Amino acid sequence: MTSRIEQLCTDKGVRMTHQRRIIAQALSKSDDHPDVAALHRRVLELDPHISVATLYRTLKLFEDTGIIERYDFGDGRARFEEAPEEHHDHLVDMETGEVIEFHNEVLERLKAKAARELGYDLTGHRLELYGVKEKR
Amino acid sequence: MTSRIEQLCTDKGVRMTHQRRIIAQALSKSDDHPDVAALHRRVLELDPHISVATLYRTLKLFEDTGIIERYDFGDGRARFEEAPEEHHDHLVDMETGEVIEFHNEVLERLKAKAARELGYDLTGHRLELYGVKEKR
DNA sequence: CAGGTCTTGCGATTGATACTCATTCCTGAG
DNA sequence: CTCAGGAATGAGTATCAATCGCAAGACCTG
Repeated sequence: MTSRIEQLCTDKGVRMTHQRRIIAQALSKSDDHPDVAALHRRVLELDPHISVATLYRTLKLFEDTGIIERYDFGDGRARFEEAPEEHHDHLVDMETGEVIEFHNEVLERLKAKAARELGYDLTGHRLELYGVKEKR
Repeated sequence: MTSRIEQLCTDKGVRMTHQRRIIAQALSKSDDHPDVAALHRRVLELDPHISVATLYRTLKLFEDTGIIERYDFGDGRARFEEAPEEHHDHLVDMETGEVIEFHNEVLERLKAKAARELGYDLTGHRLELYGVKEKR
């Protein structure tokens, strides 16, 4: 099957190669937020000959093309996920490291408003919440 | 004069040494968000014999003690500032790199609320806006 | 001022990411 | 279908921030 990312690539005129296809598949079937190392492991399962260099290059390419999104949860390594249709923020479970996605329309509008009030046009934004499961 | 950070150190029982005093002073007189390199330069002006290793160690110490705060604006190096009395967020000017602080009470409350709705107690959070000066 | 502990400096090391370059792979013109 | 030339790849190396190990030094406490 052709993954959604592969589809996006051809749509955007990105030349499709074997390794890009593999990387696209690995990304498409990931529903978490893998870092480069984890992703490389998954890629190697599909084709054990793909180098990290290519992975890094392809991730940057995909990111520049808007096909995937890069996050940084403060631990020094980048995390990736397929670009979502709708923007969402992340809540990181401080105990398990699990990342939960959420979307809050009010919050979104407020971000843009805050920037406007300072005389800026918002070009990007990043919100992460860090928390622990409410115990009760 | 004794800097505010020095005061905090003694208050919190952090042993004060010469180099820590110097670093505290450099931080106290900075009203921007220097990275380690910039801070080291400022430290060296006060005492040209303080090593980066000590700077890194001291920054971690100060951070763990809640004396300063560490930020990460996505460019791969940490930025520091004296722990503010009141929490604020940052807006980064994408053209100049300038960092503007702002505080928005509604936004703060909304963050906590969003976490609660997901069943979490908020332990930390980070919001950065990236923007360009509104042209008109 | 002796002993033990904390701190420092320095150089080496790590971890993440980017770059280099020789080789191999696509693609589009003929 | 074939081939030339630009693009992509793999492997190794470079870079940059941050950390570590260890020996020497500083600092308390009795």
